[in-house]
Amino acid sequence: MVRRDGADGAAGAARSSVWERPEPAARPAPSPLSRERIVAAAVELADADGLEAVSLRKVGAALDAGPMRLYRYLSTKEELLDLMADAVHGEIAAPDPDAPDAGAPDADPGGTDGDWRAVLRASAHRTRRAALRHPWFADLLGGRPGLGPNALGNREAVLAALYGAPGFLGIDAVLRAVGTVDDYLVGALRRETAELRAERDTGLDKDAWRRSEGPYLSRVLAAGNYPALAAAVRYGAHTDPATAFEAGLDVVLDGIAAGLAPGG
Amino acid sequence: MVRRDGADGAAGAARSSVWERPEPAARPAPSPLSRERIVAAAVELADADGLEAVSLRKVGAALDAGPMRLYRYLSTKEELLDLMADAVHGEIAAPDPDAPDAGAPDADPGGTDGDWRAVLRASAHRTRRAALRHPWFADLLGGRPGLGPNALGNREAVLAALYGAPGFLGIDAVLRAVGTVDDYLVGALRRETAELRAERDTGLDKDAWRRSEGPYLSRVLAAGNYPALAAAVRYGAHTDPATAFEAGLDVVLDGIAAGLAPGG
DNA sequence: TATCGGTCGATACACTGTATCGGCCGCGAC
DNA sequence: GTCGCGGCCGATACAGTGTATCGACCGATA
Repeated sequence: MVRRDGADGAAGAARSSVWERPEPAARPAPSPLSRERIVAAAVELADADGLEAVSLRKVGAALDAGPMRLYRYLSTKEELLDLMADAVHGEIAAPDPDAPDAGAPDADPGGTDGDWRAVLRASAHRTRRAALRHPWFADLLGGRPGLGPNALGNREAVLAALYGAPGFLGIDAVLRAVGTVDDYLVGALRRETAELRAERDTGLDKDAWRRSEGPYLSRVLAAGNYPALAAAVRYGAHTDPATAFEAGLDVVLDGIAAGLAPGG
Repeated sequence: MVRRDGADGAAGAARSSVWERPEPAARPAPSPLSRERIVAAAVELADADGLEAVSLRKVGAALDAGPMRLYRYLSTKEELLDLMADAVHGEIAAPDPDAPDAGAPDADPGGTDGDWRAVLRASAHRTRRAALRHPWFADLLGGRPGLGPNALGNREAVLAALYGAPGFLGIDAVLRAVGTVDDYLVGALRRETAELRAERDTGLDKDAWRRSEGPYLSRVLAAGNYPALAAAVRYGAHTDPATAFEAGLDVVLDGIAAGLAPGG
């Protein structure tokens, strides 16, 4: 067991995390490798063929390197996944090119009543767009605590924006609001990208999916054991994912508003 | 794992004498295997050592069978995971022994609103308790669409209960409410069990975790780059997971109520 | 009794993450 | 220039994974 902690190795049990272990200095010539390049290659692989296609061998091969070479920059595959997740958090932080500008969280003009709503909504939408760009991201989201600099930075930006928003009486209210939105976000994105992937895997379009999984569902519902479910499928409005997401988000935001405005 | 003496190796002079002819296998029972037993073994394994400890070999070994034997009952490992998830959904459906009756309407004596709130709240709590019993469950929850009989049954029960509740004007309102609660549930449980696992893995108790991951966080916060975050950690009330879950759930339920109240 | 269909599980294969270690290469000292 | 050395690299190895293949067996049937 060779630990490459470097200088900051404290007492034996305290393993330092990727986030503060410095990237090893770039070797002069034969080293076109860096954490950033590794993560980029891994992200590309995951985007193309899913998270399960990310193996140290394949990532290494994409960089003309053997799998062992990566262990200079990571000490475990889990760290690679953490870095990938934080890379996406970095995209979330950056102003989003392919979307209407809903307002940056750090730019808080500090005026109208609905500010906190706009902040939370914009953050949620940016996260959703990133999750749709990288369908594997949602699977990583709740899996382990996100402690990378970009994740922390996003959290910081939202918190800072909400501290100043009118109507919020204290830290605890802010934390509760952010936490609830976050939990909703994780669940909703996970479900949405899971459905998206199921469609993409079984066939290519939604019709193919309906032909593959649909018959089973139809048979089950036709059997009559789930009348309420059958009614939901038959008579429910099948809203598209974007508006469904928005609707759920509105529910959560309404709930926050109800909690902090006793008088209405 | 049962070694039959004569069978392996010498193929030629096999049936010479009764004495060394292997006991005719005399399998203890015609079929000591069943999907239910397989799933039970897998669940036990996952409860003990986590989801990643569930391998077809280990599950088979727990049942005195080789890995290939299981393929009579499953056609893929993913199916096993689906079955495991649905088994937990079965626990959720059953009335819960080790918990106070959370379905009692005394939580919300208001009257008109009370019914659906109690239904959703009870369902959420049963799910949470199951997720805490099986810390791997939340990782499976949003991962792929839950189409097993128990999952469908639970959905059916909730839908049926809500259709009759006062205040809900139509199917779409019910679906939106259930969907939002579900998404929150998935995210909240995933986060909670992830934290729980992180604590359990790094050490045994929460103090050990704080000593292992805490220093990193402390150092990062002390650097001053995240003042809002630091303030949250320092001055925020660190509520226990159960009441935090309840608080988030209340936010969502309040949002639902706000959405369907005609008075706005 | 001979045949047959279904089942079992040993073996094999491609692949995973990671430990080990011998050799190579460039750098510093003389 | 020459030597020694320390660190990096990656070949090799290992234990483990999910699953395909297939020979051999079992019980039932003609």
